[in-house]
Amino acid sequence: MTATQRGRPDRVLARDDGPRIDTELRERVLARLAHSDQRLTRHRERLIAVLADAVKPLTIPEIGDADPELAVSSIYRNLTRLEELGVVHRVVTAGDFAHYELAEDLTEHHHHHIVCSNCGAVEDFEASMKLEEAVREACRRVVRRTGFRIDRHVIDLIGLCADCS
Amino acid sequence: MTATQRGRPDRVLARDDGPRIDTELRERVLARLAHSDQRLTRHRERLIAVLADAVKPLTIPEIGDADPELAVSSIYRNLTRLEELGVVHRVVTAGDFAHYELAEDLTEHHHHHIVCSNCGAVEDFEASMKLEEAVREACRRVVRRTGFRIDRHVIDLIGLCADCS
DNA sequence: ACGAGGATGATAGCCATTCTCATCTAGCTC
DNA sequence: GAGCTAGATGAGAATGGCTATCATCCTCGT
Repeated sequence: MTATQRGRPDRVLARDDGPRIDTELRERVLARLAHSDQRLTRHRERLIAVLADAVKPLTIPEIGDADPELAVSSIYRNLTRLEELGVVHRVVTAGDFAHYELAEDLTEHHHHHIVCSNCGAVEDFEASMKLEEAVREACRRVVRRTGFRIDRHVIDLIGLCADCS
Repeated sequence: MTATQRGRPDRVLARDDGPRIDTELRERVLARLAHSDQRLTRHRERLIAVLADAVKPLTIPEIGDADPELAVSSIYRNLTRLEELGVVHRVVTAGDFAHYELAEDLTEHHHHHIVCSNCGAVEDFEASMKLEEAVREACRRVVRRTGFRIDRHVIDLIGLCADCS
């Protein structure tokens, strides 16, 4: 058995193939990974590319469908690690799967979610100035009254999506 | 073997013992159960009593600790059924367990949550008029733009609780 | 090129939640 | 009250999303 026959003989893609993310996003991600001596591997870049292309938070199966080269166990591991580093964010719903999206401070697109209480599907929406200001006020009040340190806020509008209603 | 020796010889409580909920709450719960031909059993009443006494949403282990007479499988089954009927509400967090609370329209106490992103602990807080009004506006906008039917909203302030920070 | 430590991925394991089913109970009719 | 029926209970098994394991691979600095 020769070296070229060993392992993955079915690989078709060239070594440096696969989706790429845009330069600015790449810079920011690299900066955060560097904090913990983590690498921006080809798989991680493709994972982030899938999330960057999506218009809504994705489940693990959806990510796997979008790029079948990515192994499920690695998707889980990388999402967990990237969340610790603040690169992605886990969106918790009542559905079977968790949803993931790029962190807001990477995309500079502050938004909130519309969630289907039946199937767990998630869409994005942007809040008004008035709403955001009112939330900041609430945070200040809560910080004063309780021992909590508030990092961020979630506003979910919950109902039934077009398919479920 | 006499009839009194049969089964559960270790039962100490009298047949109609156990926590009771107040009359008004009981009326409202009965009304919703009646919609689906469901009974307000002794166990269900005690389960609701535990939630009514709590000042924050509880996990299943917390409910079991509060009233050890309640079997875990029955707690799960009853919470699921009571949620379908709109009597209780499941609060989803990043923690290991789901949290449950009485539905807001039973307690007439509209509120939101402060969630610890580390341990999943939940506390309540009340939003300002301005915040609630801004959310209603957002709902109207979303309903116009998407196919969603919005039933309710969630505002979570997320950070670290006193213990975790 | 080479060594070392991080990354990968198939698989096994974990555990909150749900399902199963034998038993019990509440409410009905007689 | 006795008997009946459909709903409720609860111990344990099963499910399934997620995590841990570990042998192998890859990347980067030397």
